Amino acid sequence: MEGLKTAQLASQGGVNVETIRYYERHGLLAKPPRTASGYRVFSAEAVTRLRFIKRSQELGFSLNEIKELLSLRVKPGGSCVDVLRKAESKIIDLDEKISHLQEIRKALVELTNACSGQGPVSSCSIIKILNTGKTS
Amino acid sequence: MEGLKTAQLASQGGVNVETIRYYERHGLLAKPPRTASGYRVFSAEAVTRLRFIKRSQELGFSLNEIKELLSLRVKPGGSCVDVLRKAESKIIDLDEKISHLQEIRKALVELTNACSGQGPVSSCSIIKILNTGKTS
DNA sequence: TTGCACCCTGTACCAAGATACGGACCTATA
DNA sequence: TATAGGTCCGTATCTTGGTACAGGGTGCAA
Repeated sequence: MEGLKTAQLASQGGVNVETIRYYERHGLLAKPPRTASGYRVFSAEAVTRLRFIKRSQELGFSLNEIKELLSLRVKPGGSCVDVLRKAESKIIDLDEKISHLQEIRKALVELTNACSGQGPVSSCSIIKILNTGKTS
Repeated sequence: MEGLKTAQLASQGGVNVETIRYYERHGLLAKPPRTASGYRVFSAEAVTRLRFIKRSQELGFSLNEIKELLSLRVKPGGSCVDVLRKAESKIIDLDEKISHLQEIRKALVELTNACSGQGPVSSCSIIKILNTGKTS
């Protein structure tokens, strides 16, 4: 038996059937050949592709970025350094995100330190600080 | 001149006019009184409320969470410790997010280290690793 | 009085990444 | 052969946090 039906591909890739169609519509999966009655027939390569997508998603790439990576892969004369640059710029994105979250965390810790946890909300210092927008 | 019109409140809060109406629809701003012709008339308290919302957003609270904070604030007998707990659980959320991003970053750094940045995409180790889902 | 800026309502639309559903068609198994 | 379940398509829906727009009413100044 050659080829996978949609549900088989979906199950091998750990995604929903609708997701397969979604990826096809959005150009992340190539349009597969069809049986006479219109059923999609995927090759094993599609499983690889799906894994590529999922793995890249886990690493924080958006579907659009993944599309770019995929197109780099097949671009004739495309260079490895393009891929490297995308990964590097993603690391910078991550650094920014992480330090932003750390700032927020710091402000929240200050808030909780200011709060005794006792008494009515009406005198809660967290609420007071949130009202004024001042942390000190 | 008593009271603010929508655009005045919006400008004082640094948000779009439509955002004011959006917040009202979603219960984040109380429905203000109206003039005879139907214009909203906001009190200065609305400015405070708007600042509360924006500040809380900056600290990573969603609008739904902010709604909860606001309702805590007016709940009779509500205790300060409820607010404290919400802030603390938000800190835990942040810790989880941060460490997840750090893992992703680590994996990406490994990827870029594996890549020479030379040669065609067809032999790019980043692409290879993304294909197999193995980082080592 | 006319003109313009502002306000009102309801509804549609945007990103992102899917998920769900109706109605028709196909296929395998009992 | 009947029927259950897989597949198809197109479209709608969801979440979050808004933004945009059409079509109409209001308020103020020249």
